[in-house]
Amino acid sequence: MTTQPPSAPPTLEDVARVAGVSRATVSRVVNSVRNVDPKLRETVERAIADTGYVPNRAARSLVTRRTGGIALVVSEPERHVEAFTGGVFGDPFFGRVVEGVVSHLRPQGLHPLLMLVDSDEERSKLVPKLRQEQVSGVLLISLHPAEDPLPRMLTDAGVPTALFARPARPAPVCYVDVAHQDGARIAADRLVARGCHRVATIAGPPGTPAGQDRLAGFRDAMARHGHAYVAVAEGDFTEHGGERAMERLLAEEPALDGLFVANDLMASGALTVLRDAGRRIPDDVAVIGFDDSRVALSCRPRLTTVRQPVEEMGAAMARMVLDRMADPELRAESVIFEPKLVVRDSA
Amino acid sequence: MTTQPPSAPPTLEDVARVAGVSRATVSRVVNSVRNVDPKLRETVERAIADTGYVPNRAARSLVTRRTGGIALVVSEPERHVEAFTGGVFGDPFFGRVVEGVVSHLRPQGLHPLLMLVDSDEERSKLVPKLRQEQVSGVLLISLHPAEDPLPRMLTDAGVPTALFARPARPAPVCYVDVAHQDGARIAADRLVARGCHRVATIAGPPGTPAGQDRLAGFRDAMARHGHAYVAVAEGDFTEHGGERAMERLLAEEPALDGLFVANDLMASGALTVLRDAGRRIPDDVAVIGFDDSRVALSCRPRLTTVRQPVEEMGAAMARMVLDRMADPELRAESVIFEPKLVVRDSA
DNA sequence: TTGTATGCGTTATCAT
DNA sequence: ATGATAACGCATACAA
Repeated sequence: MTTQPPSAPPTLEDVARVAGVSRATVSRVVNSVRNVDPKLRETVERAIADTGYVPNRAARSLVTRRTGGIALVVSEPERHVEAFTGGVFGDPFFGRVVEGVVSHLRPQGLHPLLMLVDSDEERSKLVPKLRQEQVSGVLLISLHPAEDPLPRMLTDAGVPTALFARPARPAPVCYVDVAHQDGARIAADRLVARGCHRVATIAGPPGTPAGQDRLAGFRDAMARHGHAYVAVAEGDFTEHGGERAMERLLAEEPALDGLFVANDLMASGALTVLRDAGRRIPDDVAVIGFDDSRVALSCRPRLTTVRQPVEEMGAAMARMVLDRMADPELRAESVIFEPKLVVRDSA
Repeated sequence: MTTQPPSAPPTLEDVARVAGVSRATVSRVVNSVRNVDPKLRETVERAIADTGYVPNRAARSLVTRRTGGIALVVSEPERHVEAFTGGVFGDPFFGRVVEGVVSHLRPQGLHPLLMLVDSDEERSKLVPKLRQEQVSGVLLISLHPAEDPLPRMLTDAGVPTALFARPARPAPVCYVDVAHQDGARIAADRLVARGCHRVATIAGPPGTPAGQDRLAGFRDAMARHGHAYVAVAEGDFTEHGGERAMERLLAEEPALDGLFVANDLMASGALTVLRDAGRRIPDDVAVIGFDDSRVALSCRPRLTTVRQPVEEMGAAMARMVLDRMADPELRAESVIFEPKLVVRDSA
């Protein structure tokens, strides 16, 4: 085989000529339509291989009026000016979601389009933009603090959509999430089993479902273990926030011996403060985080934490959307994953 | 405005009817071709706004035979079976590159397609696949240990391409990189300025340009400062590798008081080992990392490190490719970024 | 079972 | 300066 100069790519027509059949037949083979003579099919398949034919998506979606593209869109409230000060993409969480999404999409020969929308104006233009970009399914990661209008707009437009995490307000849209309360309970059980008596928690922002549920779950579980009260300090899911919260907790409950933190990043900050306060971990204070993100491994001691199966969740989102692209009549579905405890050195 | 039922999107034809002109005129307005009466132009523009018209990319690229899509492709040697054990996407580095790429692409109304290729078979199919997916420019992140065939294949196919990091072998292809040697020198200067006398380094894998250059740069700089010899231990850029290397170094040079580590992850591991060995940081041993990744912040003490402007590098890749999509005759270009020292607590 | 013909929404080449 | 009209590559209704 000689090296092809970068000439025009082979078309259906070319394949037809080589195979000595009509375009329609080749098309049938390509799309594996039933009625086609096995002999001819083989001839055509060889011709396809010989020519290196690959269907032209543009032409295809132009005629079918179906696009088949998938977008991974990240919706942010408002990007603060310049500076790459750790945007969404910098968050390791994002990478794990991508990992899962890609793992499910790639075997189908699909590749997601990466879109970021960080203003209300862009949000309002998203649906037309999706049409333009040939995408007909959306995996949405919303970092919108309050109620993101996107899920509503997308479902109204009939675009199969799956959300990462339960939407702030109930809506008829697919989503994946982790059983936050169960995760918190697992942490509570562990602390109690270790013999902790004075237990506290650093909670996430009360405005977020994750923040609320993890706190509620922890309180419930502790109550069931007989602990009517647990000290609570709120953090903002950042490391620094965790440090500040830990300081407050230490002031309120100096004798605490068990701590549940609503995410690993804050737990990492808490660890530092505890150590600086002379507490040995886990001997003086047992600490459990949430997420099982990378920091859990670089903390010292390494963090015992409640693992969120983020990759599996990403893959599930992809599946949901694909299912609904195939059958738009499917109802909105939610898949809640069970978290599990990853025991390391901090508890 | 009443809610549109999800009917067929408006076409050029629709706009033309509303504006009372021909398709051709609308097309001219949309593509801002000169010859068009200002009055008509305005009429058409209003019609476009009224109808909410958005050009159909498929139809457009079908006729122009230009696609204009951009892909961010990650090339891996071979994905090890199942398990989401921190693939490329989980690496925080990836997120930062994406951040930079998106920051440059989005203002142009472009969104990258995310593609992963992790086998030679897939690599060989990539170029046709790109055609199919309508992409005409590639941002390539190669994790191929040896020589990745992709840059060659892409340039042969005439696809504008930019690499993240210098290719293992010289090739006529665009790339961005950081001045590794300069970065290593900056670290050396800092250690010497602090008065370190017994200096060692944990190097990256000798097979990688980054590993080689950072080591060479560090040795050179130390030599210029009069230190003929520095103890070296090789790591594999992982935290665990950093721990092992640190142990070896401690055995060889127990009195060391200064350490340069070729990346933050290994530095984090080294920190742990040093602390366990009773060394105070930075008083007993000053430690400097490389990258300024997230771990640099969650380490204790927080890591002084050589910052790679990854986001800017990603943006530069995007610019290079866009430039070459506009003018394919442009020569291959390289942009080397200057790293800078970020001083925190470890040195 | 196979081939022929039509049209998807655009741009581009012609006339006008 | 503007309007017909012919492709672009493909799927599909229809004819054979």
